[in-house]
Amino acid sequence: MSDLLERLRGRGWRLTAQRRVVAEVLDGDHVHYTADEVHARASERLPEISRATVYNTLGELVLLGEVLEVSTDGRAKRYDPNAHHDHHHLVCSQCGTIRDVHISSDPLSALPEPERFGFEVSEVSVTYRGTCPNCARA
Amino acid sequence: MSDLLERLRGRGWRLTAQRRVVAEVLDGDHVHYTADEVHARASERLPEISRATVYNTLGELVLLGEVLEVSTDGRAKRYDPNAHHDHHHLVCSQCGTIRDVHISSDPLSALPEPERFGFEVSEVSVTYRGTCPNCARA
DNA sequence: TCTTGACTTAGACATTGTCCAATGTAGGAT
DNA sequence: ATCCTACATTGGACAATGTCTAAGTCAAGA
Repeated sequence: MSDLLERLRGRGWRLTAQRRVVAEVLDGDHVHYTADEVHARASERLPEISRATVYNTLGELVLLGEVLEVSTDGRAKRYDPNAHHDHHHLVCSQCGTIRDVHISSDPLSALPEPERFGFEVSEVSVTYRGTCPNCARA
Repeated sequence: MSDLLERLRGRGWRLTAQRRVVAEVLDGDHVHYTADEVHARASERLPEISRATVYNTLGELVLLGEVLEVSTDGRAKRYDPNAHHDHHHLVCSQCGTIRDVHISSDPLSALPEPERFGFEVSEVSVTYRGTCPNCARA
C-alpha cells in the first residue's frame, strides 16, 4: 500500500474501494489531473464510481493537506499529490497541462518591505505559462 | 473621454454604446469585477446590454492587452484594468483583498533550462498570500 | 453477525462561460 | 444627409465544471 493510503488510514479514514482507487490514481504521476480525468482513470478500475464521489474524495484530500488544488485561469482545477514538497508550476496556455518545477531562488526575497503593505506574507506561488512541446508541434 | 476609450478608438475599434459602457465600468473603479458584476453595472446605464456582449467586450479588451484577466481559485474570473504596469498580486487569505505589487527581480531567470521541459515559457505570475493588516488586527 | 453512521450513487441543479443565427448599427462612401 | 455593409449585438441554447440531495449501501466496531 502506498504511503498516501497509509497516512489516510492513520487518520481514521474509512477505506472504501472508491477512495482507494482515487488515491491510487493521484499517487502516480508528475502531471496533474482534473477531477474529470481522475474520474476517467478511476473508472477504468472501478467502472461504477460516480463523479460526486470523486469530487468528494478530492475535496477531502485537499482539506487533509494531502493534495494541492491548483486552479488556472477558469479551467478545471487540477490536483497535485505532491503537496509535501515546495515547488511551483508550469502551465500550458493551450491544453492546460501542468507540471511541477523547482526554481533556483526564493521569490519571497524579491518582494521588498515597502511592497508588503503591512501584510504578513506566508506563502508564495510562481506560475510560468507557455506552450508545451505537444501543442507547439501542432 | 477616458484614456482607455481614447486608446481603443486609436486602434480602430468601432465605438458602440455597449463597449463604451463596459469600458467605463472598468475604468471607473479600483475593485476588480467579475464578468457578471460588470454586466450588472453596465446594465444600470444601458439596461438592454446582453451578457454575451459583455463577455465579448471583456475578451477583446484582454486580447488588446488593455485589461488583465485574474482568475481566483475556481471562481469567476475578474478583470483588472491596470494592465499596463507589470505587476504581481498580494492576496489576503482571509478576506480575499488583492493588491498589486512590484517585485525586484525577474522570476523567469529563476527557472533553469532543464526545468522548462521543452515548454516555450512566455509569462510568469507571482502570487503572494498572507494576512492583510485589517484581518491581522481582528 | 449485526448495527449504525459514514459513504456512495444518480441525477437534478447552479454557476460561469461559449456559440450561433437573426437583427441592428457605426462610420465610411456617395 | 443618406445609404451600405461589415462589424457588433442580442437572446437563448448549449457546454463545462462543480454542488447538492435523498435514498440506498457498506466498513468496521460491538
